[in-house]
Amino acid sequence: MRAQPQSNGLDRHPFVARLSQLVELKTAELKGLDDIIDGELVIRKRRDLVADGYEYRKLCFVKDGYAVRYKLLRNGKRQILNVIVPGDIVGLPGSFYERSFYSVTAITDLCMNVCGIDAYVQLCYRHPQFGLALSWMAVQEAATYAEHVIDVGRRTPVERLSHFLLELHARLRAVERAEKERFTLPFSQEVIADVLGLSVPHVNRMMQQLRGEKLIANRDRVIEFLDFDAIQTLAHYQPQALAPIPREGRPG
Amino acid sequence: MRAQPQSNGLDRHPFVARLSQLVELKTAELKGLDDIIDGELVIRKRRDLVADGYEYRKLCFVKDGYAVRYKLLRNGKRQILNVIVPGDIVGLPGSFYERSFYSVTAITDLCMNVCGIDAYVQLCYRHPQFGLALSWMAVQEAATYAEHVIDVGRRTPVERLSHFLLELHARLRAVERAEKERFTLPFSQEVIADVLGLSVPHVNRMMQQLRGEKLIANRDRVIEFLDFDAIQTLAHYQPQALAPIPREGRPG
DNA sequence: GCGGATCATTGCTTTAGATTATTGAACGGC
DNA sequence: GCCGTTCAATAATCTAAAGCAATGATCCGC
Repeated sequence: MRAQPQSNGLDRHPFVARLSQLVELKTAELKGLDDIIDGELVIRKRRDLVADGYEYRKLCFVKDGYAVRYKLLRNGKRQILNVIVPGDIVGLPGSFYERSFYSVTAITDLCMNVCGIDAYVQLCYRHPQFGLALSWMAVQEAATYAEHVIDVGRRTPVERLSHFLLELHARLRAVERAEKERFTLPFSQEVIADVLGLSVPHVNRMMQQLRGEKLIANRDRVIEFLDFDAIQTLAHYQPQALAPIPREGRPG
Repeated sequence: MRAQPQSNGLDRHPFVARLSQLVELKTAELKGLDDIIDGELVIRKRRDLVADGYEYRKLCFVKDGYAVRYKLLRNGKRQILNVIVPGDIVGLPGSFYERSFYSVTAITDLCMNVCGIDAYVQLCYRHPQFGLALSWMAVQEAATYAEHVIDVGRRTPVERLSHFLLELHARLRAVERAEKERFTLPFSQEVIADVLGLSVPHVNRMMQQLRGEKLIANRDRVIEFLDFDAIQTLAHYQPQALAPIPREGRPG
């Protein structure tokens, strides 16, 4: 979090790491991205970053920390739409829609790099791959939501929990925040309950069930997968590979 | 569905109608889109257009008809991810991911215009607004999914059904397939049940409840909203306005 | 005009999971 | 070192919605 002269340190940024998996970025393009970064934003744990119903014309590239997108219903219930991990973008709907339709709150201290949406759009006009990359990432986000719909719609509670753990693990792995078959859960059971549309006691029971069936072991929040195949089958989980973005010039 | 010489009739295409709401399209750009259209694809009612797990490197712009994205679970349950209406794009994840992670099936006869994903990407390099438009639409799709997550996660069955009806009505209005407070439901209660994660009898009962509370009236599949405000409140529904895509040239 | 398919409606039983409440453990600040 | 907060664990009751089953209604082709 120390200021780095002449650069926002994008080269080691988890967002760039994810972009690089989609399209090979030339130095000039990276420079273009670096140029539009306004600076760094740090939000403390338990604080809201984006408020439901407000305009938010910034893009935030999460460097470190965890957050959730959520929506509060009038009856007091909270549904967490999804979790945000390093490498994710925050602020898309607030920029594309006239106002955000959910809130974002930091679960841990959260460190991000920010730019204005207009600056990013102009970057897309200069380097169209950034616009395409945005589509790719939005599609990826849509895919995560889609799985989430299946979770809460048709999966049983154990299946949901398993699926959540597997997917989170995969996302953390992509940005080097998880080991091969073990990771540290950044979220409380209350958060998980609101992600999965369950009650806290039930999440707890499902954790116990997974432990009882020797599918996972956990000491505090350190989760270890004991039988990867079995839990993947249980969760109907299938890892998805993103196809790369074609470069310019190939005949249409 | 008759062949139109020299043009795919894109000017009156609901997809173009939606694009035009996002960004003003110049003649040359429209021509560019028209040029990459391979032709027309008609899929008959009850047939699959995309199969779960297969590669699908095409984009289909729905001209007429209705379809659903769905996923079959091993336990025989089906979750419908969302419904597809005229003006929607089919095929994004199949193009962006290495394989599609869901199936698409036609509910009514379905008429679409098709192009290859590579051709579209090349179009984006020539006219970056198409790439941006794709992001916008993907974000819109993500937003629909997000609401769907809230539906199945935290809304009560009546709320879900109300929300579904309202959202569908709004989407149909955007492409002139619905009147101000009335529309024809293109889907059976079985389809709706699989969208909302409910059983068919329960969907039926919830319809009755809405009728009983004088929120809607329906004769067969023609739905009429009797008290728009009340049902919107019940459903926690808030219409969302998409911000337009900025044109090139404004200072970043 | 008949017969099959599709879809809507209704009743009954059963159970999964919410709700509520309480205890216990771990952590962090002063 | 103590106290307050936060989170995990566990038990009891109760209700909402699933599951199952059967009947009507409507539309279609022949």
